[in-house]
Amino acid sequence: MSKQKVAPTLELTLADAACCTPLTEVALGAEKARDLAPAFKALGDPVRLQLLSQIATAESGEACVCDLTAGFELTGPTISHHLKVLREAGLIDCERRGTWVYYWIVPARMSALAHVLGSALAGAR
Amino acid sequence: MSKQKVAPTLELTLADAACCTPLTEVALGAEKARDLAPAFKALGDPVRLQLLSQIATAESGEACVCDLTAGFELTGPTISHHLKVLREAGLIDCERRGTWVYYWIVPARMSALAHVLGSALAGAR
DNA sequence: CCTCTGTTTTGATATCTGTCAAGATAGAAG
DNA sequence: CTTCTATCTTGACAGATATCAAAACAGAGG
Repeated sequence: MSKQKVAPTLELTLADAACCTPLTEVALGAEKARDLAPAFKALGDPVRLQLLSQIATAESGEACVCDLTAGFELTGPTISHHLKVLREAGLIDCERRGTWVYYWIVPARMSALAHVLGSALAGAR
Repeated sequence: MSKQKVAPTLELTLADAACCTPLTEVALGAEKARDLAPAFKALGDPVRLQLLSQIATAESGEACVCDLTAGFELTGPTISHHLKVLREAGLIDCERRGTWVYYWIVPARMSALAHVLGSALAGAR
């Protein structure tokens, strides 16, 4: 029917790719899509979006689980589950320090997502 | 087909919010999270990520379903389903012109998502 | 040792999701 | 009108997901 111009997957790297990057006018390859989709999926829940935002906007750059749990009317295990999903998506990481566990953003992963949106936005006009 | 008109009282102004925007050091509210999470969720599938990317990078700014279907080993109904999910998430819109149906990106919606990632990235420093 | 608190894991359940086959719909072209 | 092609909708089903209660785990402080 119509031509399907296949696009070679482009190797784009670096953490700052989100902002002011030259546009790649090439569609996402299957492999990259399989890598990034789970991360977007992890953001596809209102609770997790807020959790991520609260972690990102914490003054020290990291947030304790007890602080995060306080903002929701959900049980501890449920919050813990959502944090695990975000962590397995590579969006956050954590460390136990004494009694408390602290979470922080993984900027490289975030910027990879931002870059995809930026490219789509750039391509859209 | 096109159901959404104008975004009601959204503060962020237009399509450039993704790039070099002053950071909002405030965590996402529940209402905004409930609005945006479904859009991220729609991106949380490899097939839909590629569909969106192919639409965005189409040279005319829009893509015909027949072109999109050709790139996957999936049935027509399945592709149609994914396009519907993207459309209901506000990320794309479509129009029938004669025999074919064309899809294009909704930049305002895309930039709203990009803005969230950008803020989180800025907050994480 | 024990207990207390903060966090995660396990188990159960109701709901949601991706996929395809089959049927429906909308134009185009006889 | 009738047929053909492109696209969407419906129905069905295996697999995934969000949530909570209960149990387990990890340190802190007796």
